[in-house]
Amino acid sequence: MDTKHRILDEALTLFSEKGYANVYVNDIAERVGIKAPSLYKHYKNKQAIFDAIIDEMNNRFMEQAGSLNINGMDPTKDADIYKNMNEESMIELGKSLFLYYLHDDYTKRFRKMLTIEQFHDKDLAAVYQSQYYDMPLSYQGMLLGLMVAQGVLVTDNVPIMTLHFYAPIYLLLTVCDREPKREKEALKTLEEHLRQFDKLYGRTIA
Amino acid sequence: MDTKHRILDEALTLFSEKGYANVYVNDIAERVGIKAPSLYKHYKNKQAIFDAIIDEMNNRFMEQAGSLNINGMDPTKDADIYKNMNEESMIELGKSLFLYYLHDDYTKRFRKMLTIEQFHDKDLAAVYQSQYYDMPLSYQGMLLGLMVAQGVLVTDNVPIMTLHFYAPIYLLLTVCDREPKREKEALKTLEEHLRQFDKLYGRTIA
DNA sequence: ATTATAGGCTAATTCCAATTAGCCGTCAAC
DNA sequence: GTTGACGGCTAATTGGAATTAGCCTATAAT
Repeated sequence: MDTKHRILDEALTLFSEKGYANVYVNDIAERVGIKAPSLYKHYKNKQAIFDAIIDEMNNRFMEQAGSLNINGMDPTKDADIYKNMNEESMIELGKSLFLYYLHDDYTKRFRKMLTIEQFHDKDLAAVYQSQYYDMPLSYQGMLLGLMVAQGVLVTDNVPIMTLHFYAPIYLLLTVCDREPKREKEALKTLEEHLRQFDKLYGRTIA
Repeated sequence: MDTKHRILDEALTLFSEKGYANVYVNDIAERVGIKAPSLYKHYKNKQAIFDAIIDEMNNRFMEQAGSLNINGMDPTKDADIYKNMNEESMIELGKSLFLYYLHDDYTKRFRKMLTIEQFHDKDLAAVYQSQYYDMPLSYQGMLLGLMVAQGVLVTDNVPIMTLHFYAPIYLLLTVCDREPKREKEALKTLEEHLRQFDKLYGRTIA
């Protein structure tokens, strides 16, 4: 990886642990293995490093959203994927979603950084809102909606069902971010949540 | 309010908006209406102001927990309160809980500050965990458990039911903290959540 | 071969925020 | 009515972090 990119990587790690203001350009440089003034050959100043991280993340999101849309909007693929959805595969969906968010290194660091910095300006708040509220609800809402269409789940209010699916996942995620030792406990809770969710919304009534 | 206390108050406001590191003792002093060096007549240094806020909050929590226990553990009072619990009063419970958390000035500022500073040290993480995960789940679990005992709600897993009750409330709260303009929307979602919760767990099966 | 550029370094410089020093008025207690 | 503590002020001082200046090497293009 070239220096320019390693700077972003190390900076993100530090920002996610201590927050922008508590990270010194010196710290970043040290991690990268260069001296602080050399950073300025790559970025105009400290703020520019932060901005570059946000930019990069936006790009990743774009790509991701793009690929999801292709999947999500193509009816032929969806039919195949969700036709024979059952309890177990729904639980797998929830778990893999959780574990991806939890362990994907980049995602995790970015989420923590955003958590710390979210009140600094409107833009960051908006990014957070989009990433951890609007997009998950709309994307998962689409998936769950498909399951409703398939008769796997039953409800007259998909958005709220989606909230019931996602909100516990989100809450458990924040718990693990704060204290990774609670991960095992959280996973157990997650599993129970998903089973209960399935009981509540599953076609058990039929 | 005496100066010593006004300092804490203004500091909390600022910390909750910008985070500890981005608030200058100067800012605090200005708000209080004194000069920065005068702050040091009341607190040893900036960190001591922060610590005093945490202390004060801990005290409040103690009191609160104490009073809640008296209510919560006294079987005579509970019976009266939850005997004729119905859908509407359960929804009122959820809404008032949400609105209290959302609008109580002290609570709100403290929550935002804790959100920003939670990764700074173990202690703060623990406070957050306790305040926004463990305690709400155990306290609300007790209330909802009583309702189950009364036959108002039905489940074989009270903790998960409680998670289903609380997690959406928590999520919506973080949304409003970030963008207060979404409060109206959040309130609507909250109401739907509670109605749906009641449908799912209410004695509709009987 | 020359030269320009990229990217590193050391040694300033600059700025700014936290804190200290030291002075002063007020007021309550003796 | 003197005194001491409380709480305020102005004017340093300190210390540290960001950034700039200016130099050097390697390498890639002309």
